[in-house]
Amino acid sequence: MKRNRIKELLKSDATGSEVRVMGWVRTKRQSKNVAFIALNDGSTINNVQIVVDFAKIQEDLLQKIHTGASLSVTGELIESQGSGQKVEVLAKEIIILGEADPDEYPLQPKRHSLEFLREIAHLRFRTNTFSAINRIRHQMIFAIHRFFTEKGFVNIHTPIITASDAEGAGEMFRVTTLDPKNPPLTETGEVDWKADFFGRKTNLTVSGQLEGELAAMGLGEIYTFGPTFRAENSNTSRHLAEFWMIEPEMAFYDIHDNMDLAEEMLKYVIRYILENADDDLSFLSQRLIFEEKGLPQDKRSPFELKEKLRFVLENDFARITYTEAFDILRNSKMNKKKRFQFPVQEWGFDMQSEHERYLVEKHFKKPVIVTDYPKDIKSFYMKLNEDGKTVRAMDILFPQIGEIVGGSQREENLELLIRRMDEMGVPKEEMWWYLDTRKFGSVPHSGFGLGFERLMLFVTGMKNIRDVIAFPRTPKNAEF
RNA sequence: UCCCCUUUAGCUCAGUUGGUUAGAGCAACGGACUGUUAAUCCGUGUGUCCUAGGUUCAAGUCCUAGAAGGGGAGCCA
Repeated sequence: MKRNRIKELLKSDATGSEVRVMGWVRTKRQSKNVAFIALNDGSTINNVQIVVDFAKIQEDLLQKIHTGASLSVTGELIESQGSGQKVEVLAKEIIILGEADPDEYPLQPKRHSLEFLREIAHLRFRTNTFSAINRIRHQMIFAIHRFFTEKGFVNIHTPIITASDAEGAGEMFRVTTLDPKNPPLTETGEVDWKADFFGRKTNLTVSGQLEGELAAMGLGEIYTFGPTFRAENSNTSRHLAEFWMIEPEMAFYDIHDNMDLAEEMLKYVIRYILENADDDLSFLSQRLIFEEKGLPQDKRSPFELKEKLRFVLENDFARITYTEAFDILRNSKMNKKKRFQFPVQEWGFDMQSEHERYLVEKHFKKPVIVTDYPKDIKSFYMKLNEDGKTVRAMDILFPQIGEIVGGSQREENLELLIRRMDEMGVPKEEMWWYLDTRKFGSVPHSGFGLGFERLMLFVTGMKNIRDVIAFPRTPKNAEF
């Protein structure tokens, strides 16, 4: 007999028919003549209720069933006499697939802290919160691929291992097969990287952008969606050493086309989740309300989770230049009353988290796109504006999480690009292939990077990035 | 990496100016209960007080160092 997934079963009105469900026990409630088992198979946040009549099922079997055990239950789908559900399964046969000793099984039918669940990351898929997050995560991945597919973009797998040492996007993880205790040395006593596997120094990628640009210079519009690695010793709720990044790169797009695409994409994905993940979103919304119950009003989320998502959908993102942002910040009450930890004084300063949050959460009260940053605080590949002082960069700032997208129009002029590389000390020799795209048939083009887990934070309402990825990699933590 | 906070039962936490056998709620287990919804009621047990030193007649409590976790900052997506 085939297995019925709980998600479909709960929607079914075929009462009277024989069904088989398999899943993990969430709770068992027992009274004199009857017992109830809440069973979950991961297909939905909702459990199916198994009704156990002691006349039909042996009682010693029932004593072996505890929270966490896995069961195969065959029985009749019946209309529920209780009030919590429409249908339930009246068990005819229960097979225990795997027991779970209650003295050892760490998950209990009660609320656990997220910190505790992180320590048992191998089991936290069995919780409501974590299974909801991961079902939504999948829907998001799917929505992103669908959005770009509908737009005619081509997905490119850029390399995980790169030799490029010039991207300037943070500390990198070295990839090597050399013996760390006894590496081959050159005549001058240095490590001889020529003897390494690739015949040169290699690292895990910190960005697929440069390779993405190469692909766009032929395919037109491409995107990457892959793992990215940063060896920064960052210990915050917004950083991972291994995370997933979406990087579209588009030929013939200027900075405005770029912004339009990013805003359209974010809204598409959010709309998709609202339309396709209502059960899980509703659960996460309730979870958030409960979690924030004890907090003072000003520390709570200003919107309910789904309201927040709808708000993003229904409002245009604010678009301002860095210079406008600077004026808003400098003239703000916060700044005049010296309430910022870092006072806003001189044009050219790099905005701190507190400034970004002020713009998004206090001033505009919606997502903000800041463009045309001073060239000195941005990367070498960004296109220089006519003023010679700013570059065509754009950062999208979201409430609570800060920068969610960073992008720019790229410098397509070979001479200007070389000048910027010289100014910023970027080695040109090993990037000959990148420069070639400006040498042969160069075109205006743009792109951006979107931190997938940061988007997950926003959509799920979770506070710590370690709870929106199955197995977080952070400094001093690679247990699972 | 820097600043602040935390670490006591399976989980969440209390533990007074240092003082005898270290507590609560939940979970678990046993029993009761005609259908429960994180059931309810009664009962039972639970400890490397993070680690290593130190001060003291005496340390869960004070001091030093370290580890892990959390919040914030930097770096960034």
